Amino acid sequence: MKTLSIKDIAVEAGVSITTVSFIINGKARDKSISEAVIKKVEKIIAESGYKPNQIARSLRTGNSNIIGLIIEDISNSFFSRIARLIEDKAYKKGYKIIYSSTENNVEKAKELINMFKSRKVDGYIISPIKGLEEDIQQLLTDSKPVILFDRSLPGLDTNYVGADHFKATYESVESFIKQGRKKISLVTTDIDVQQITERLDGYKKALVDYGITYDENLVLKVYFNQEESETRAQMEKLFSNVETDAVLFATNYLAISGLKVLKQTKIKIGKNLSVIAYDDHEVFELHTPGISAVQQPLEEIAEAIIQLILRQLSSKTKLDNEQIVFSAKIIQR
Amino acid sequence: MKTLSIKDIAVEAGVSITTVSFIINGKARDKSISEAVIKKVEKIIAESGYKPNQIARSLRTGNSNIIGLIIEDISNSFFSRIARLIEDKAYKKGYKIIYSSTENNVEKAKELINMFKSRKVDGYIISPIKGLEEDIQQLLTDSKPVILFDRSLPGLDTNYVGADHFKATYESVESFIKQGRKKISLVTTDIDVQQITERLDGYKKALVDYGITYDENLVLKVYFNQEESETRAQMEKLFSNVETDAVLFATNYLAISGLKVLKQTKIKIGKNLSVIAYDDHEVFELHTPGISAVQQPLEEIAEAIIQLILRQLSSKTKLDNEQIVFSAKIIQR
DNA sequence: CTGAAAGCGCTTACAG
DNA sequence: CTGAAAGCGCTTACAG
Repeated sequence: MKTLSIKDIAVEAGVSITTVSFIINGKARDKSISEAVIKKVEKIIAESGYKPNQIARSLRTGNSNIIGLIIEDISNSFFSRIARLIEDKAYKKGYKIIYSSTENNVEKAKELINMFKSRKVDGYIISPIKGLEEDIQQLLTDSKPVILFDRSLPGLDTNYVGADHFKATYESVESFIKQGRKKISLVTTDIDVQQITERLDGYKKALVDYGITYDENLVLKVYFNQEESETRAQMEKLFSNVETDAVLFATNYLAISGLKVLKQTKIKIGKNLSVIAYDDHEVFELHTPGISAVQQPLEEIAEAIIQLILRQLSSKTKLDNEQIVFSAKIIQR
Repeated sequence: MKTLSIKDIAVEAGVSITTVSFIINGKARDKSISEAVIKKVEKIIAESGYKPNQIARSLRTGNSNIIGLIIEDISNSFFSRIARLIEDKAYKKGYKIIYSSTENNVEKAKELINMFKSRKVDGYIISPIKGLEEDIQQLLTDSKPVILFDRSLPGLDTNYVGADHFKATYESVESFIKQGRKKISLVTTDIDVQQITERLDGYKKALVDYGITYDENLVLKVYFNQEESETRAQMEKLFSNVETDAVLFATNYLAISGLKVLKQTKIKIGKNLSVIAYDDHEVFELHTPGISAVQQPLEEIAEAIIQLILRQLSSKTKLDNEQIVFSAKIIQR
């Protein structure tokens, strides 16, 4: 069975394809098509199961009702949850989401943007990485709606939705200090993105404010692409060599690796060592003992992103950029 | 800056768009375009940053180099990991993946298939649900490559890649019995999909084979869409009312809810109660004590799926359908 | 060795 | 109240 085209419908209804097109697109009343014709054509469409070819429509109109979502890694629960929420919300407004992971690889990210461009997506939601500045600037120059989230990119004037990472790590360290901890370690990654440096800055600032000198030896920067075994070895070293009494993990996957390491040692979490993980995860609630975590308001973040992009998509004029920053909560367990 | 078209390149190079098209598509040698022209055109393309409009290409050729992936829920780690693996592998072969979640909602799933159809995706990878039989049959009739995974749909003759769920739960129960457990409970969902019923069947058969009578009261079927609090209440009842000494969870999210419930009780996992979870999850490794889990070979499943679909995409003739079933492993912790 | 032209399936300015 | 026709940016059979 060949798929139907608008022409088939027009022929069957005995009208022009123009008329059919107006009806499909809800412009029939505008164009004062007679009720009788509308009814007849709608009936034929419903009975035949005809669906307009979106490719042809996109080629003609230049847009697609698709929003491109570019994230770091779909298998990280922070991103998969955000993706799911955004997908749900966009879907209700008639937009589809296509998403893909950059894996912090600039080349892959550029290709993704190009792919989305050549597919004529209507807007972009991007969790960006360094090296993408030009490509994103180009999208802005082409006046495509762009929302950055989780982290922004210095030097780009865009919409942004995220959490206050600085404040969250500041308060995490503060809570360690109030528990009487002195040797507070930070395990983070080497990737040079804003939300990671903010987390480091919050950590440093809190130490200084509470009169603790910043000690480089207490900070472990893990390479993003290294094997987990290597990461574990580095953590083992960190935990054994110094009398660390608290550790803040800057990402949930680092915290998970860290907990695996700690499980092998005699270190008692909560007793010898306080732990906070950045970005909550089911592991932390179920862990014995429970692991405290920084919880970003995922639902609110997703909602803000989708509201922002929808507003831009439906606006004819260029809107002012907005920066929306939510506070993260520390869940004490 | 207007985006460039093939015409712009042709004008600039002083050749026809036909020639440019041949060069872009690597048919230049075939069509015996002179080396000089090839060089010149390639240079202009590289310098201008021209990218062919994929929409126009799709409209013309009828395909898109896109594979549609339809899964149950991207925020479930089983699916997000599979998605990530498939994405990686497809990407290396020049295919892009677009994916979306059905949430076990037939209407949404049908719409997704329609959306993918109207976007002219080249092939479909689907983790199906009941009620999709006709839509999938239609894809097959249109001779689109379709790979079902995780579960097949009775009555459809398609390619399928999955794990032997029956065997996995059979062996799980067997391992309980060998530990001396007698009152073995199953917590599963009410969704009527093949991989879930197979898990129930394996459970039943193992009991029978070992001379234990099947007791309905030991089986809890949780509604897919119910609140987690409700699920927890049901589990509490199950765990308290009977002298259950082992529990097999048919999905990882049920196991996670169950562990939360058990954490509140004085039941000692491993001592009073043996636990196995279906589909591994980071939670289980880190849990104290470790939770045994059925581990499907994700990497092999993803590889098989992608091999199958690529073979079909590149074949001119209709290939025989293949059913590939992997054994799952029980990880004892 | 290369090009003119048809056509993929739509939308829309224009005409009547 | 309705339709003929141009055009979105490609690919490819055909012709020379």
